[in-house]
Amino acid sequence: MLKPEDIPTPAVRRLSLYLRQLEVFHAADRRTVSSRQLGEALSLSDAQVRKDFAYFGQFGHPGIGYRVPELIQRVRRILGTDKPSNVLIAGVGNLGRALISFSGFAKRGFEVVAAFDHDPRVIGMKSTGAIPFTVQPLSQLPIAVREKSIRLGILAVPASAAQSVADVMVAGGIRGILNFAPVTLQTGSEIAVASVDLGVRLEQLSFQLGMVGG
Amino acid sequence: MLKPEDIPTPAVRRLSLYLRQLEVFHAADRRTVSSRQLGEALSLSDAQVRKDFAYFGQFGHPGIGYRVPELIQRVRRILGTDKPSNVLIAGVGNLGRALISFSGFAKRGFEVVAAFDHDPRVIGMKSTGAIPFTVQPLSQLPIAVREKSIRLGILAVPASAAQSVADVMVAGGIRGILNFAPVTLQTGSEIAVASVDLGVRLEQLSFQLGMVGG
DNA sequence: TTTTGTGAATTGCTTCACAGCA
DNA sequence: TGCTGTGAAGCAATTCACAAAA
Repeated sequence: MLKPEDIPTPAVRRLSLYLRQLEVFHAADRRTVSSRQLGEALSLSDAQVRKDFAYFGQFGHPGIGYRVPELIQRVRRILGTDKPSNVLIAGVGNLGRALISFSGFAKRGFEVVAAFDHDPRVIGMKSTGAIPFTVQPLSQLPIAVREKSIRLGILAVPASAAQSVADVMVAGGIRGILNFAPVTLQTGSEIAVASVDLGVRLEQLSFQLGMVGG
Repeated sequence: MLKPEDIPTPAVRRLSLYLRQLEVFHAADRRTVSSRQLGEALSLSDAQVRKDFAYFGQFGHPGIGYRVPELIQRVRRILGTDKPSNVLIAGVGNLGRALISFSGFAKRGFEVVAAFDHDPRVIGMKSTGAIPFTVQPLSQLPIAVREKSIRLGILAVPASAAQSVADVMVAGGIRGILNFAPVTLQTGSEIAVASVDLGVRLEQLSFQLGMVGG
């Protein structure tokens, strides 16, 4: 068991995948699962699975494997998703709207509870989810962060606005940003940033196609 | 200069980021750029930048740096995006619709030219982009792949349908899949797969927040 | 027997540091 | 002098292989 900062980044990435797969096993009423079975479902080696869990403590039972419900709880705890948390969205264009109604966030314990834009045509629009809210101007962002204890923000604005809106988020108290704009955000090291550049992902595939010939 | 399969995966990932940043410099009329300047914009070391390019050949000019327009062309060539290519989308829910009208794909040379779903309520819907098309039933997918020479598919269906729709894509001749469903697809090794699990990305941020304390 | 947890070996990636070119 | 390209060194992650537990 290591200190969090000594855990390899790839191991943390895989932890989320383990959780996802464990939930599938749990839904199928599997009580225990071995590192080999879990690895197979995710195309990973059994040694990889065992080592990844070992970074966080002792989770398994020799001769038995891992108890599914127990492991789910402990992984959620590690990821900080054992309790639901609130997130906001900045940028209510096509992508932002899709993300507001995206059910995959709630399934993993993240509730979208506020949205912001500076376009008057979308300000005032109402959400249709479990927790209703109205699209507000960006100036209201810090208030929502405080009142709703929001720590994570989703950035879905055009590239040209991304850095300045990210600055507003950080100034408002946001601690982590999921960035969909195709820019490298410059933030202090105390802010966690994860970027999803969809164009870049397609380029990766394009390159791989070229490798095998075609 | 190495064989494509010997190039480290992280280097290929970064190649797309270099291209993105080079386009920014180009738009600002920069003629040349050094490895240090390029690295700084992307929070990478200068050595990393030079080594990454060196995997693909000799691109730079000692004492000068890299010529921006030349490098852009050569990187596009490597990624296979020097000519535009056609892509299809399977799954026309909230996310699928947002992706159909997402301008970031076209900017990187990918045209969405067909969309498929099995819900009769969306079949027949018309797109509003540069290349107009109508949402078709999944059974028509192989025909479109052939007629429009489509090699890449975007999978935006619910988790429960993901594997079977992926199978349809592969049987229809698709060579690479950008997967938005939260499942690990099982495909032959000749199919390139890239997965974007938005819930997982938020979990990463959540974990990082826990690390620094809060 | 089955399966974990883990040091040791290995593989892979990044950084260093410098020769060579402009 | 400024900057690239690249072996060598250093660091990080994965796989191996086996003792210990059920």
